[in-house]
Amino acid sequence: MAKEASYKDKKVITIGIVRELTGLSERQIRYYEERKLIFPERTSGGSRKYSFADIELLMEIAEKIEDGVQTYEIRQEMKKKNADATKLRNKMIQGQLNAQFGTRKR
Amino acid sequence: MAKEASYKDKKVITIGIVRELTGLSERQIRYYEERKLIFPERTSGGSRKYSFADIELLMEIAEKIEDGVQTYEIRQEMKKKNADATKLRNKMIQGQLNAQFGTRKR
DNA sequence: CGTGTAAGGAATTCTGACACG
DNA sequence: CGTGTAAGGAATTCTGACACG
Repeated sequence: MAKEASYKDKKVITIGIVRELTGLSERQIRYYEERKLIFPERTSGGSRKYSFADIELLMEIAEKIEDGVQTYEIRQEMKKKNADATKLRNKMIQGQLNAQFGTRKR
Repeated sequence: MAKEASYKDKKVITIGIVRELTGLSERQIRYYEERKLIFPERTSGGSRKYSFADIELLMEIAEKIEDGVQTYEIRQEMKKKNADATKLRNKMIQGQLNAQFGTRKR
């Protein structure tokens, strides 16, 4: 859906560097993955690879957890955000189509 | 001199990933460093860390070497390019100063 | 629930050197 | 000159589990 997958979204950062960049422990980083909040890729050898976007997301997650939000709730928020974004995207595509071909009732 | 050191210039990629991304061998990547063509940072443990900019530079280097250019020559080219960029930058700053305070002879 | 930790193993990376040419 | 490789060691990462609360 996205196009070039620029620097920000390329999964190229190992967990040790992520630890340094976020200040989180590896345990925390892995746990958030277990709770489906973050989705690193893997090298052929099995090591996790993260993107800069992942790092930013991790910091947001950590902040919420400090505020007492549970991982389950954070997951719900993320689901909702994705659903809304999809809806908006579809609405815009529909708008484009209507503009080009005219609005049609049924 | 640069400002935010955005994603592209942040040294966060380990050599294994660089190998995958560039298709070069680790031997080659380390050798180009030995020849002062590339300057990775290091983790506390001593592992090399590269940026996306480094990766692009590595691919340019590899191309030149395939064309028969020697590392020494590549190094000279890079030096020249840096010198030219610095000159241009200084010229522009000088222009700014002149525009604000007027041109002064001595 | 979220995180620390010790455990054992596997994958990763490092350096210095020999080889070829 | 540029690169491959075997060598030995050190740093990194992985998983599953026990602990606390």
